[in-house]
Amino acid sequence: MSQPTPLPTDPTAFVAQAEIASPLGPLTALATVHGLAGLWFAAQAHHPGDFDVPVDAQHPHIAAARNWLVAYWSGRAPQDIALDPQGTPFQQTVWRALRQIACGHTRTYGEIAAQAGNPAAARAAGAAIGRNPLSIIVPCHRVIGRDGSLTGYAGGLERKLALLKHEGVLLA
Amino acid sequence: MSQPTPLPTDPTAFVAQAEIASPLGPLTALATVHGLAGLWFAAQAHHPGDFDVPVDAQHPHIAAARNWLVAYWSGRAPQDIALDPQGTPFQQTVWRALRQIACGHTRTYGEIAAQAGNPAAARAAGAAIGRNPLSIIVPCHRVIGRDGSLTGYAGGLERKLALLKHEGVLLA
DNA sequence: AGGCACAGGTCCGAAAACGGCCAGTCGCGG
DNA sequence: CCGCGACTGGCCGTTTTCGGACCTGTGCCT
Repeated sequence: MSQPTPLPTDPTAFVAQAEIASPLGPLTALATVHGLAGLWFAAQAHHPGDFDVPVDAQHPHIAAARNWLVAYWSGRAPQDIALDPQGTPFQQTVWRALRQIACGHTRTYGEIAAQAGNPAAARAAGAAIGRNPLSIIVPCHRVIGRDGSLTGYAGGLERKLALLKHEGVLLA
Repeated sequence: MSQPTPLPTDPTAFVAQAEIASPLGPLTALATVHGLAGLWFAAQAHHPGDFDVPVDAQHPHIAAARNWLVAYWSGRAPQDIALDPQGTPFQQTVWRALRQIACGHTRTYGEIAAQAGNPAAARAAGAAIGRNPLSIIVPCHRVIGRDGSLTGYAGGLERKLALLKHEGVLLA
């Protein structure tokens, strides 16, 4: 982050936002110059609120997100897109682990914690997963409790259930 | 302030005093040849005590102060009058900043300090505000803490509250 | 001269509180 | 003898809260 000469604009600053419709309700998308930084359901938990960022539905990163979602909802495999979520090192590690869960599969919070380097940090992993800024694309909905319970979802448990159902996961 | 030839009488000397009634209790007014120099509540903090100065309720500067107060209490906008408060350069700067706070508005001690030239001197500003010799007319009661607390008033917090209420300020 | 007390505000480190967890117990009713 | 639910206690990163340290001009005290 420390440059020899300070850049005129913060590379982590948000540059564009837009609303994207979805079968589970409208989503708010947010982008930096590096990629997609946020994708929240309206009024979901930990929603950062409104941003003072220009609305630009045609921005490349936001258009890429829209295409990703179209493919996802139609059942096709979406192409990888550039992501740039902002968070602590631990959170980044957890979110990276989430992306390795294949569609149709699930993991437990403990497994994610172990993959993040600390098997005992299941609870901390749960907190980090709850702050995931990239709903659906970073599949935090594929993480469930050790006993198979859904346990929680920032966008509401009914959305978590709908997403897993759409991915063909059968629950006990 | 420095004259080529010293005047026979000190231009900063007090020339008249009088008592003025008010809804919040009697006020003691004090004047120099240049303007109103003091306006204290009876027995307020930092009250300089009794003066060996002739009582003259008809003195122009004191009469002007009485008119100013009548207008203020009746809710009308008082006309500017000649003021001549005695203090250090820093205090003068602070008191000048106070006069720029419009009726019905408030500032924080830090803002006043910044306006006086040193944003770090909030505490010093508080001390200077506490020594304001011109109660009500120089509106030191419009300065509150950063968190919205009243924090203090030489004439008593209940008077500070009453003044702000009279000016239509609503507090959290 | 030097020290201290204020009508405040900011910064920083420590400590406590808070979760989208998990394993171990205990006490039930089959 | 199981299986289930409720409770307990430890675990961990993040967030919030809290208490000092420092800053600043001036009057008053030693």
